[in-house]
Amino acid sequence: MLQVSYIRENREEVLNRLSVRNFKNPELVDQIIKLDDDRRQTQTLLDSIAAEANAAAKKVGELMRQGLKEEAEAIKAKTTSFKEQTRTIGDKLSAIEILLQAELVLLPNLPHHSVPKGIGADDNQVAFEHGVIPQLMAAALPHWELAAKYDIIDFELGNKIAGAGFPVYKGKGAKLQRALINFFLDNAEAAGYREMQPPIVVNEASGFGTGQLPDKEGQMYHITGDNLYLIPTAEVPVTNLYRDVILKAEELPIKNCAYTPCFRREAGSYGAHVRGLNRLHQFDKVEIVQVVHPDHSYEVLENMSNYVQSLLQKLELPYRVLSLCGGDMGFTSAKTYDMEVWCAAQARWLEVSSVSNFETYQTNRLKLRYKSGDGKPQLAHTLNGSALALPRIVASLLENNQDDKGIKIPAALVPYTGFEYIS
RNA sequence: GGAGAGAUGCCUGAGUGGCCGAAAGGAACAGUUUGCUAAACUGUCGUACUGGCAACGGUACCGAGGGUUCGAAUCCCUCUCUCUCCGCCA
Repeated sequence: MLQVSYIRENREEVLNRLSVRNFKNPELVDQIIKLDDDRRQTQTLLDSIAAEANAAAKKVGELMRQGLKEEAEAIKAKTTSFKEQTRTIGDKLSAIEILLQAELVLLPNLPHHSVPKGIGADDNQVAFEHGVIPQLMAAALPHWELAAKYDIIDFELGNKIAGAGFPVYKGKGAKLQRALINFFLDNAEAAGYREMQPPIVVNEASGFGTGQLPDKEGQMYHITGDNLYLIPTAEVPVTNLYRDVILKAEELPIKNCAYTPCFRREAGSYGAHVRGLNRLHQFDKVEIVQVVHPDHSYEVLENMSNYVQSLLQKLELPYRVLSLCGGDMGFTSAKTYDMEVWCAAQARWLEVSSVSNFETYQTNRLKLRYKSGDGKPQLAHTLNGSALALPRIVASLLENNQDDKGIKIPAALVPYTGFEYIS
């Protein structure tokens, strides 16, 4: 959520940067400023009436103590009108505040100056490419067929016990999952991230804090009996650890990582491109999250991007880095890099990580601030990224590394799997 | 699941209708002093909104929401959460 004060003071800039996103509703900006004017006026009025009422009440108290009953009663009689007024104006104020809030959450984050203007995925810029596109043998198979051939991932069995999008990993397939999780966690720890193991259900306040609620409610699994949500990403619990927190400046940066299963209903996304591991309702992911001083967040974004790339390099996967254009970025992001790996049998790039700087967009909702010396609390910046999400990594490992003997495990992973081949 | 207790500032904790934005202690920070990995003393020490160039004011917040009252941390109602005991159990 953007700060109203920023919008007021930088109206032109806000409009310019929203246009980078191809934002359809720029008149919202002026509506918000207008509403905030109303809010201020109403607030001032309410405050002055409350001040009068407080003074009168205090006077009554004094008079009572002095035993001047009649004079006290006289003032009491006068104060009754305050009550009515405070109620009316107070109601008006909260109505304005609700409206203002409702409009404010409709404004996406402002893209950073380096974000290219654009409408959709076609306008994203390829910032970097790495690795060699493998040439597969003629009999090469897509990963869902390889998974069946080597009996390592069973989609049918998952259908039976849960439903589509809940695969069962078997034997070396299961062990490969475990190996990847440990590989990612060990690397994150070596890069200075502190491992956290958060709950995989969250309450409503947490869903609001990171922006899943109220609007993206349909994307999360909801446990109605206890009003909890299954997390769509570890970003939600790990970032919410710092909701309503004022940190000391010297506590920054905070670098956390977490492995969790992630649950996504993916309502409405079905079709040819979601076969096999391409899109699941439940998947495993290691997430990295940082809370940083605003002066360093873009430097940190590059670090995080490089870190994610280092993982892909160790896994010897060909990948590219996209600098997302304004129109393709997530609502809450100021700048995002997507990492895509090449899936040789499907012959397509698959997104395996998304690294974003949210600047103050999340922290304004979370009320996550830092304080240096005797200064006022300031909103911190948050960033996060997948490092990494497993299914598509597995998909590309299977497809890219297949040969006539089986699936070759990259050397960096062998200490974790304990085997070199799936055959 | 049954029974009970509780929720106050960074922490502990006092406060049962006006003198309470809130005692006291601790922690933290700044300073003074004693010549030293420490003590003593002094001071500072919540957040948000809002008015003002500023100095300096106003308002709100004692888990959340409502109510009673001229006036609520304090009384009433609802909700949420936490803790203890019993039951069940990994």
